[in-house]
Amino acid sequence: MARGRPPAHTRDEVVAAAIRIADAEGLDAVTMRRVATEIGAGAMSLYTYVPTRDSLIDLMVDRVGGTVAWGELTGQWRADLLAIARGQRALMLAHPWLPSALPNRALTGRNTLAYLERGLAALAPTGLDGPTRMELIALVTGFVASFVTAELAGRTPSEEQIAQLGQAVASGDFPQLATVLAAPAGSPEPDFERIAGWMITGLVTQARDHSVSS
Amino acid sequence: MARGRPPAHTRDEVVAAAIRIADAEGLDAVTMRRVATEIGAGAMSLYTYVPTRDSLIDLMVDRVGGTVAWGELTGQWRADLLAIARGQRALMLAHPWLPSALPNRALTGRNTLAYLERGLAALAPTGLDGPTRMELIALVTGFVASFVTAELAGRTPSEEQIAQLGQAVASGDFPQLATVLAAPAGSPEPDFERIAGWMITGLVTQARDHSVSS
DNA sequence: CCATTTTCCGTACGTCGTACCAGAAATAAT
DNA sequence: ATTATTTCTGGTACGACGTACGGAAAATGG
Repeated sequence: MARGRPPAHTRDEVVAAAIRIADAEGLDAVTMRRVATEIGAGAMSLYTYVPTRDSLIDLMVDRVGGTVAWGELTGQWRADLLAIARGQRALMLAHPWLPSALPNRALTGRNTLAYLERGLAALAPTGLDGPTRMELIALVTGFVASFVTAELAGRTPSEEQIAQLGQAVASGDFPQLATVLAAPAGSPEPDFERIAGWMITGLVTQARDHSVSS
Repeated sequence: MARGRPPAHTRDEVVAAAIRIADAEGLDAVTMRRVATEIGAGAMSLYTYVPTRDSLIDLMVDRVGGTVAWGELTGQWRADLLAIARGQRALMLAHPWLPSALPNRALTGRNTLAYLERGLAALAPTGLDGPTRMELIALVTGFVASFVTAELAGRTPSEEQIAQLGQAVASGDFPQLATVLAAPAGSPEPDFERIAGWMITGLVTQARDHSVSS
């Protein structure tokens, strides 16, 4: 049946290796040569399974998107949307390269589409129209990506940054900023649940108030 | 007074040239060699004015941030925040590389800090605490970046994407998505003013409801 | 005129994505 | 069994990239 030399690997094996590398060393470490070495192949052999590096990253995004075990929708949009946001955050914390990989990417993978489908279904009870629901999903996704990025980056404010901020504050040109930065060290961290809750309730409430339908 | 060979260019000239290139050809076209050619210098001469390519991009971001002519704050947070969002959107539409340059960047430039300062001041009348106001500003900025990215990308949905989407829809596994995508061609585009308005009002309203102070 | 300081920039190294293509390994046809 | 056909393998190579290095060039202070 299958003519020609049989493949020594699979596309999935390649994508899995790439994800393993990205998780451990960041997205920049995902080079064709590095991934090839990881699975014990020559660099050029990868092109049998994947057309370009960029499409490999697309596949990585879609693959990790399939690892989230979504439960059933409850029919209560607030809870359902919050659960989606929570799942996304967990995913991004597990794969820190994900937020930086998301922008400028074609969202055509099955898992990604399934994610959109789920978001649309969760928002169905709001009675909002399709495009608006789409926009709200994008908004929530964008928020989670921003939050997680800040969460991950915030752990290591570089010395250079601190120095520059200190200088700026000392100049007296930024009084508001000075007050905020002067907050006590043990200040309360921004809480994901709290802010995600505001965001979702606020957005949907406003959207419904201004919408024509019920 | 000034010993040594005098510089043939200035840092500002370098940054301006880089912005010109990015505006016309995208951020990827901003290479050290290309920028050097643009100002009529050798590639390595740039390192007199800028330590690395990455810092050059930092400077680009801060420079375009200084080109927005902000008016006076009115003291009405809703209008002020919306004006800020509007200004950011105009900036990003004028410099399409900006949304993609923003993530993972140190926000230490004077103009960037001035932007934060302005946002904090605009939110002062809400009575919200510093960290919460910071978070809201980040949220609004993230929203605008997402929106503009979608706005710019949406103009050119590639054939490949359309084909894949069509196939996915035809599979019948994504009924919600199918409905949304089947919307008439002349469907109403997501309106920035409308959604930004929801976002701001919704967020702040929620944040105040759940806050301890007034 | 010369020492000193600063900028200029050609050359070069290591890295990247990936085009090309000869060899290897399988099946199908004879 | 031999040969033809198809497919995957991976070495070599090309044209980018950022940037380290270091000599040449151009200014000033003595």
